[in-house]
Amino acid sequence: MNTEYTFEQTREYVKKSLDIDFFNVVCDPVRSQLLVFLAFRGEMTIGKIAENFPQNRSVISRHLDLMNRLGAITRRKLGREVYYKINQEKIVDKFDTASTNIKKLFEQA
Amino acid sequence: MNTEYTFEQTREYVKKSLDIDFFNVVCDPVRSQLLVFLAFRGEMTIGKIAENFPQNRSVISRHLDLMNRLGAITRRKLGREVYYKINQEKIVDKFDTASTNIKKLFEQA
DNA sequence: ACTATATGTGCATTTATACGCACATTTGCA
DNA sequence: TGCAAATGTGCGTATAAATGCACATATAGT
Repeated sequence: MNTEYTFEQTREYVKKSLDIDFFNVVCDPVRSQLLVFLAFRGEMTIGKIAENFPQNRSVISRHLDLMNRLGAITRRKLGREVYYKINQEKIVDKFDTASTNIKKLFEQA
Repeated sequence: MNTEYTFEQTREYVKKSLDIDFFNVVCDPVRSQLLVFLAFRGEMTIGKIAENFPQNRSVISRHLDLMNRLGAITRRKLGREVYYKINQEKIVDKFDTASTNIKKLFEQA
């Protein structure tokens, strides 16, 4: 067990290796449900998605926008409708990377 | 792509397969840093840990208590001091399980 | 018993986020 | 152009969480 690791190094490790920003967004109660909902139901417009959630459509719109910015889902505009679809590759990759890095961390510590 | 999955099933899946409660706790900015810090530095008392963070000791104490309740770290009392240590097995298991279940979800969808 | 040290906790405050309404904007279509 | 439908956004409110202080509790050592 090494004791030379500083708080700064810790912060750096968290940011780069675990991508807490991504998980922090995805692990929100509503957003995680949106994620799984989209995985189950496939590509869907904001309006249709919102019909399946208790929150106001504008709230769902903002959640989806945030998830899109983080790369958890993708956006496609068709006329006046916006379709959202889950980004499988990205999500799987994030989990795998985080899992790998967590194990690495334990090995080196 | 199947469309018979309901909102309720979605909620159930998130709760049971991804253990959002666990990740929600771990993915907090301060708590994730506490986690990695403990991984780097090993078992440590609350006081010593708090010296390495900008937050008040009482705040750190509460964060650690929450993480302990979720199983991310373990607690050991020695005299008047309380030692916290990271729970490697649990964390690795959570990430692996979530990763596996996310992949399963994508396969069946 | 007395004192010092480590940790726990009540409580008020601050801060961040979620939320929904009303309205703006964009696009489709008659 | 005029109107309806889908989505975006400003803004005030509500909710939840983090934070730090002051003090309570627990334990060690004298």
